[in-house]
Amino acid sequence: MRPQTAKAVREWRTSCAAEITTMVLGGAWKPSILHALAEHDVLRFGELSRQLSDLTDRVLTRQLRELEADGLVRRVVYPQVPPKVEYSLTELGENAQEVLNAMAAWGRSYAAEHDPDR
Amino acid sequence: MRPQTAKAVREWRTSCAAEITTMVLGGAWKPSILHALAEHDVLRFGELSRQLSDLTDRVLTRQLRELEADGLVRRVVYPQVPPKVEYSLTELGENAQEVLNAMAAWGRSYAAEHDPDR
DNA sequence: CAGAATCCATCGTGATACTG
DNA sequence: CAGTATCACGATGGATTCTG
Repeated sequence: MRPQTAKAVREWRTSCAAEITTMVLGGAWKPSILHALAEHDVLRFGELSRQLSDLTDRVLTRQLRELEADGLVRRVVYPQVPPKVEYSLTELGENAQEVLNAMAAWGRSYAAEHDPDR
Repeated sequence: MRPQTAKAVREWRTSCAAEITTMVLGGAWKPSILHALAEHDVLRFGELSRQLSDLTDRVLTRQLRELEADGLVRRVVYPQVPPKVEYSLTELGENAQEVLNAMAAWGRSYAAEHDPDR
């Protein structure tokens, strides 16, 4: 049986490493989140939420937790009131930018072929 | 929701374009299928099914139809008995190899970081 | 040989309301 | 501020059975 989560894939003898990438980066909003973090270096939760105004806090939280679990995002909690949590890219997350750019480039050429009026 | 400024549009397109790629290439078995087709140029349905022995014919059929609808795979039916159907990559599908290789490379480095003993 | 039909389990995503 | 709790829903993925 084929594993479903990125974590499970790590323990699965896979012959296709590209599938690992789609599992880690394939979340609906993960490219956008990683892109925002790459531009601003460090963002608080509220700042991220404002930048990505199309997704609810609930969804943003989950995507961030997954990215953190996969080692792409660093989460720093300051124990104070009101709470303050800062998110930034790890080295692995920064390395992912290269792939994301390659994927974005192909996605654009694909869209141009299928949707020339954009 | 679409962004308002030109800069925001550029960023939106960048991150959004990566999501297009995950939509087209992100199917559970699509990287494997495209890889098999890239290696053998032309494959019949049964040959593909034997190479990708982990998925049922039903699933393989659907993935192939999606790839065909997305313009990555060419499907040629020979009207004869017994039936013969050949699959091969279109030019778009061949172009995708570059991205798939980039994704596979990152996926491997990701796996190495999380699972150094392999 | 190359599928189609049917049905089902799971997962990702999202809306809403609430909180230390 | 930075989340959590709950519920719901549609899209994939898969198992099984059947066919020109």
